[in-house]
Amino acid sequence: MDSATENPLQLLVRRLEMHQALTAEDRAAVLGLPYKLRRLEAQGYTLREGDRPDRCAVLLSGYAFRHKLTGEGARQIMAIHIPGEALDFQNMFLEESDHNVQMLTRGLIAEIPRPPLEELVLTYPNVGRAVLIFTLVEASIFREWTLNIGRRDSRSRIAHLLCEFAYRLTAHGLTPEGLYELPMTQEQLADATGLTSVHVNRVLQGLQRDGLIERERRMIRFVSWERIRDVGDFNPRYLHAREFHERIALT
Amino acid sequence: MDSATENPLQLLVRRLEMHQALTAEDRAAVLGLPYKLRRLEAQGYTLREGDRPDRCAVLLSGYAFRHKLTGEGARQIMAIHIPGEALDFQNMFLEESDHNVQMLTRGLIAEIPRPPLEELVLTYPNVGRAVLIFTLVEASIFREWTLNIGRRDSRSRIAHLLCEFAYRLTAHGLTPEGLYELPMTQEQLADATGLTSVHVNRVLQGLQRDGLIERERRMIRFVSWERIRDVGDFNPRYLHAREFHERIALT
DNA sequence: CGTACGTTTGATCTTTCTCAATAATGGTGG
DNA sequence: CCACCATTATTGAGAAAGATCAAACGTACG
Repeated sequence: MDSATENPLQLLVRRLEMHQALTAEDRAAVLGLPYKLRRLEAQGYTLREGDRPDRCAVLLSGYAFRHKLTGEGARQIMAIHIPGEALDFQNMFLEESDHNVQMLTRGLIAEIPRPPLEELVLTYPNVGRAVLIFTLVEASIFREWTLNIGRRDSRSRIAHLLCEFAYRLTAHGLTPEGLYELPMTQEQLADATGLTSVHVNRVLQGLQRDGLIERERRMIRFVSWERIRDVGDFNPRYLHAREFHERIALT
Repeated sequence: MDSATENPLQLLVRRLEMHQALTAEDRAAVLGLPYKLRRLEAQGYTLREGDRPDRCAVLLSGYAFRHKLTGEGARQIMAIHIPGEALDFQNMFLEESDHNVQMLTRGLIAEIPRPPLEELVLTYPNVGRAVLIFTLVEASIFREWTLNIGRRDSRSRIAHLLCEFAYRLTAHGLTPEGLYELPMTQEQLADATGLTSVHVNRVLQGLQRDGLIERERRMIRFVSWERIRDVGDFNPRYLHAREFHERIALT
């Protein structure tokens, strides 16, 4: 199995199998889906508010984010996506998208047309269950973000976001423990936490000054996982990745 | 069909049919689910964070809300539920609940045990699709709340919540247009908007002083739907109830 | 090697919070 | 039915977190 010819949807299969066992037949059905590869620059959209979602993008490389805008034009980022994640399950069964999905960095996506994917989800119970669980976990993350933005102060808020991102990257083997690149500007970080970029800058400096993190460009190093976790009030329960809680030494 | 003996799960069937057509067979399968009625007082829990969700409550009467707590004990309310809604689809396929669901007022619920419901969702594609859509719409509401709390000022935030609640009640025929009872204390309103109850009080008075709403106890009357909608930057797209946009004259 | 974008800094301002007290309300037991 | 108590709503004064505005500084990369 030459990796150059490996079906990129393997990445999706692996992701789905994290929450739900699939049979060989299920796997084959997923891998049999038609798809089209597309390379996107930073800021490229995979879906815009108001569009009819007629395809589902799977993020193969690079990072993406979800956001929506107020009538005044203020932006709120509501999720960050890492490679392997399906970007459009959230919209796939709805008539029109209620938010935007955009690339944070340049990257590669596989676009699966909606009809065969919908068909697959409804006819293969294990796949359907996996997709349902995947969307429920995403919803759980939305809830945690609401809590984060509504009820934590700026320092905890940012520490929490740093922890979540580190945890997810590490859990999926995308980065060594405690050191990673945060692929966002401070302005995007502000839009994800309900703050301004000026304040984000000051909070980051504060975390560094207090010896919780080290920064070099966008690389972040956690000096002590326990301490940053406590500052961020981060409890990974809401990620529903129980098996990881042991697999990685973060906790 | 004596209404005293009508199956209370009819309410669930009607709700599911709003987004997905069901056959007579689908309907019969839902109505055939076992359930147990339970009367709950205000503040009664249907589900607690950390519990294994082994049943799904359908709200037959009264109001409920979802919330979670920070490590410091601050509470964030992330959803309000009105009669007819299923309260636990969000957790039903996960191993443990990541948040609490509690009654806002006293009310009646029907509890459906998890195994037959799970079985139903996975074997009847139309029902599965309906449940999936229902959870996706809930997720969309979570996103709008994140935007509301992260990027709108206190006045818009509260006006938005008032609009959403009014819209949903009206769309489901639970209240006449522009007049309804908001079944929450100002403290709960504060926990839903990321504010303090003192500030909520002042904002409500401001909305009243400016002739946008009238209040009497917890009854709210919109003086002008257009004006309150504009203040709250409320666009019902995220509720994905397109057929209502015309059915009710709110817009 | 210059330009656009992102980061950092300082000063000032505003929104919202905090703390504390008072007033209204509704529900309950007698 | 009434008095009492707990909860909720309201008000005021002062404090604080975070926003705003404006400018300077870095740095990637075309």
